[in-house]
Parts: sequence; structure tokens; C-alpha cells
Amino acid sequence: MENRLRKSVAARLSRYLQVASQAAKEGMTRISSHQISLYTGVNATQVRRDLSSFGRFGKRGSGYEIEILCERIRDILGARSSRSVVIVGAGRIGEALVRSGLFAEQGIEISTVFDSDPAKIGRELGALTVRPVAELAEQVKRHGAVAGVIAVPAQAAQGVADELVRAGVGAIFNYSEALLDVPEGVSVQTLNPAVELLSALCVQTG
Amino acid sequence: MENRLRKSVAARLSRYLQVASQAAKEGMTRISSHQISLYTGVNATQVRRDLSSFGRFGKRGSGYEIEILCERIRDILGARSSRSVVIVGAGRIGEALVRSGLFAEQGIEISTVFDSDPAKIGRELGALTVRPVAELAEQVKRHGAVAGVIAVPAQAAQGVADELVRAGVGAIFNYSEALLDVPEGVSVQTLNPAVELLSALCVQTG
DNA sequence: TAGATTGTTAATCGATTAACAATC
DNA sequence: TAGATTGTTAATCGATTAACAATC
Repeated sequence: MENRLRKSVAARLSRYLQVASQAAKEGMTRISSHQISLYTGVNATQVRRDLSSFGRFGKRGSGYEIEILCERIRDILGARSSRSVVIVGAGRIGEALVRSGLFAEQGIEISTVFDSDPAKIGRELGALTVRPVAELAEQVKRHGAVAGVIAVPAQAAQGVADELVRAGVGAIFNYSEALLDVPEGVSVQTLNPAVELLSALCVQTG
Repeated sequence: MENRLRKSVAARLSRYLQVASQAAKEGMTRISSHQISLYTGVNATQVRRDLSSFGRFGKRGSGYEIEILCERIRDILGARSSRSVVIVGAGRIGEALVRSGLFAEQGIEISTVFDSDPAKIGRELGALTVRPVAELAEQVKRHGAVAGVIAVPAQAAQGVADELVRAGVGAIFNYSEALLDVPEGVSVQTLNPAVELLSALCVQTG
């Protein structure tokens, strides 16, 4: 229970940090709980409560100073993150993830990108080089990766999941449509743009 | 309140349908609330309650027949969906969405894909042809699109949002990192793979 | 000062969980 | 029959919302 609470708070803090970082990039210097609410969909009172539980760093009348806000949230999340993940599949989704600057912002390192297609191996993706899937276990261990992202076609997904589990990751993020079976103790989350969009569309236009 | 309840239920039903459809593709014929729970992350009791509120179509002892389950959920969602959306941006995310079969499965039509890059206009993406952004308002009206997906770089996102609003869509799904400002009455949801993954990672490994 | 927004309390609502009779 | 799973109830917990004093 204690753990569950902390996790849902951490997930929301992560969203606040993303919004605050982007707001800073767009030249804003202060942001209110109401604005954070607009951009994240999280209730404004909830935003204030989440933040105030870690100290009073808002200013009544003017909101939160973005620079301080980012720093504080990074501190709070930092204790529990600074983690490394690997991505399997250098296709559209894999590439979009690797090229996103959001991970670095939250102290999460994408340590390696794998693909099984010889044509893709060796290609540069941002700062990374696509490596052969055969190196998966070795690289996961070397970087101490805690999570693996599956961004391969559905028919290859279970095989990749098995290899990730064997390599020792505790969490899998599945961007394929496949239903993955993993041993107890390993968590799987299916997260693909179409799934997210459909759920959201049902909520919006229901 | 009534409306809010229905919407959250609709979003969950959408996830159940996605899992059931995929299970059918993988050759399964029956599925239990526990299995649906494993694959969606929604509590098994919640799954049973959501489904039983629309009638008793499970079989005690053996679970839900997938074919019947899909049919029933499609019926339930069908009443409120059968909608059309447009996608702006034929890059990695736009392409991933267009090529996903999940939309058709839920009676949602991706009616048009736009891009501003002359090199991309005219390209075939699945069954669609990439069209110039200049046609946006005309196409939104012709297809009665209720939602627009923004899958363009952050610096172009606000302009696209303005055009979507002017064209009359009520919901925007924002896959860029930009913070969008829209008039009251238009909903915006930011949904990008990196954001989703980061939130999920905080939940998993916090 | 006046206006705005935080931090916090209290009330309500929805989700989660355990439990179990009904029944396939 | 025995085993499994649904449909449903009851208890608990977290999220949402309204409200407002404190204060920048």
C-alpha cells in the first residue's frame, strides 16, 4: 500500500516534470497548479497536494518557479530512478524513443538499441549504434538495465520477451500487439500509440 | 458524473477488446477475467463487473468465449464510436498509427493523413495517400472527423492545433512535446511514447 | 491594497480488493 | 463429482472536487 501510493505519485511527478521542462523551453519562468492541470489532465488540487507533500516550494499568488520546480522534482525522482533501459527494435517506435530527449531529462539512460535486421545493425541512431540482438544478455548485464522495451513486430515479441527475462530485467514495456507471457515477478505493460489513442478517444468522445 | 463513469468504462472496454482481438489472432477461443487482467493491468474483479453490467455473457468455470466477447464489446462501444479521425504528420508516429490495424477493429476510421513536406505528399501509407496540410479544413469537414492527431515536430504543433480547432474538431491528441493552448471546449491529450514509458517506468521501478 | 494562487481540510466518488455463493 | 470461474456484495483505499484561510 505504502509502495503503491509512492508509485502513483512518482508517475504523476514524472508528468509534471515533463510539462515543466517543456514550459521552460518555451520561455516560461513560472507555472501554476492550474496550468499543470491543463497540460497533464491531473486535477489542480491533486497537483498541489503532490508537490506540497515534499515541501512548500510554491509561491502563493504566482505559482511555482519552473527552474526550482524542475530541480525539486528531479531530486525527488532521482532517488528512485537513474536507471538504464534497453530497446529492442530499431523501427519507427524504437527510433522515436531513442531520439526523444525526455529520458535524459529524467535521468534515465537508454543504454542500447538492438535489432535483428543485418541492414540496421551498425546504423547510428542519435548517440547510439544499433547492435545485434545476440548481444542482448551481455549488454543488459553490463549496463545493469532494469527494463526492456519491445518494439518489434508481434510475431517476434515473445522471443524477445524471453530473452529479456533470461537477461534479468524486471520490467518489460511492450509496444507490439502480442500478448506476452512472462514468469511471475516480471511486469509487462503494453503501451502502443494506437492502444493509448483508442482508449483516450473512448474517454473523450464517449 | 453519469457521463464520467461511462467514459472510464468505455476506455477499459476498449482495452479488453484489444486484448480479446489479439487473443483470437493467437488462436485462443476462451479467456478469463484473470487473463484479461494480466494483459491489461485492470483488476480482475473490475473486468468482471464492467462486463457483467452489460449482461451475463461469461461462462462460470470457463471464462468468456472470445468471439462472443468481441462481438458484445463492439456492440457496446459501437453505439458511441464509429468515428473518424485525421492525422497530421506522416513521420514515425503518424506512420505507426496509420499502419496499425487496431483502429479498424474498433470501428474508427483514420480518414486522412496530412504532411507539409512536399516530398511526403502523394506517398502511399497503407490504404491512404498523404495530403497537403492546406486541405485540412476541407477534409475534416468532408469526413466529419471528431478528433485530430498531431504528430509533427514541437515547433509546428501549435499551428496545427489552431487549424484543427478552426476546422471544428473537439478533441486533439498531441504526440509532440509542445504545450498546446486551445479554446475552452476543445480537449487536448498529450500522448507520446516517451511520456507514457517514463510514467510507467516510475510506476514499475519506483 | 487588490488579485491571485498556494497549502490544506472535508466530502464525495470511483477503483481495488477480498470473499463467496452460484454454476458451468 | 471436482475444479474453475463468473457475478455480486462489502470493506477499504486513493482520486476528485469544492472550499477557503494564508500569503505572495
